[in-house]
Amino acid sequence: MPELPEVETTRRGIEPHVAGARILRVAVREARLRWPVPPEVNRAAGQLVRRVARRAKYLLLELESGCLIVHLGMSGSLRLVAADAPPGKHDHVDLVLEGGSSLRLTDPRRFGCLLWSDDGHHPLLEKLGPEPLEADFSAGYLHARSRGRRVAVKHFLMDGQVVVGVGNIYANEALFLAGIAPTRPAGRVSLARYTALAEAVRTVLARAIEAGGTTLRDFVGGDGKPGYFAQELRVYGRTGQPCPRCGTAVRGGQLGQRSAFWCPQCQR
DNA sequence: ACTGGCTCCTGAGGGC
DNA sequence: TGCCCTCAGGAGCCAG
Repeated sequence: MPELPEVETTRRGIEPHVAGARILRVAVREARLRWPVPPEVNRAAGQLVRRVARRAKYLLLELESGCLIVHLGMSGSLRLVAADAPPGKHDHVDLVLEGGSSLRLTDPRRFGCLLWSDDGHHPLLEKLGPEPLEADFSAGYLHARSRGRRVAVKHFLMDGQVVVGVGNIYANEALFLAGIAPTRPAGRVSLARYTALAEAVRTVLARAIEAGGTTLRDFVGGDGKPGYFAQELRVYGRTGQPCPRCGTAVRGGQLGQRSAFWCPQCQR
């Protein structure tokens, strides 16, 4: 599933081909995504793509006037295809480009979205927290934001208003690296330990981006297959297997609505 | 202001 | 071989 590294990998993959290209038309075959694809996306027709930006897990195709907002949800992908390539069952939208190619949005589970903004602003983007790889994401920030919060630190870390782009896999991995139990209340984590956590988040995400994401390398074959970074996962999906640090069996369980994995020995 | 739970959807994987 | 069941997961939204 696309997490921030996968989205960034997608952005880097498409930008060279899309930036500077002209969108001839927008072909919507299935408008029923997370939110219905609004008719305003047709305003993209005839426009040049200035650049492909990213905010959180949203990809922003900035046009001469207005902006297409794409979220890949759980199972989405955005790929360049030949414009005459026959669309598959889950190929919901094509941005048909001048020159014979299309940027094709595929999303079997339809948790993703394609939206329009006239001015680059959108309610979905307004309340987002800092980018984890930017300077305003720091231990001090996490510490300050978490005071008085009783939610589990894992849930806190996955809250897009706190910090964007940390999905379930990377939250589990970062907490392991930082030695913090996922169940610990966010407000009961010290500044020193948030220092370790902020560093761990950066490390995990940067590594995953280098590896091309956890899932993207195999994305062509279908959804959800592990990619290169999956080989580096230390606790995620490893219930019962030995902790790579101390050998204790990794525990797995539900925390909130999400699966959690941690070493009961190393993480407190 | 917080918190926890629900929801969308479909492919994968397990059990039989 | 095939059917049925359960599960996973991003993140907005809502109720308490």
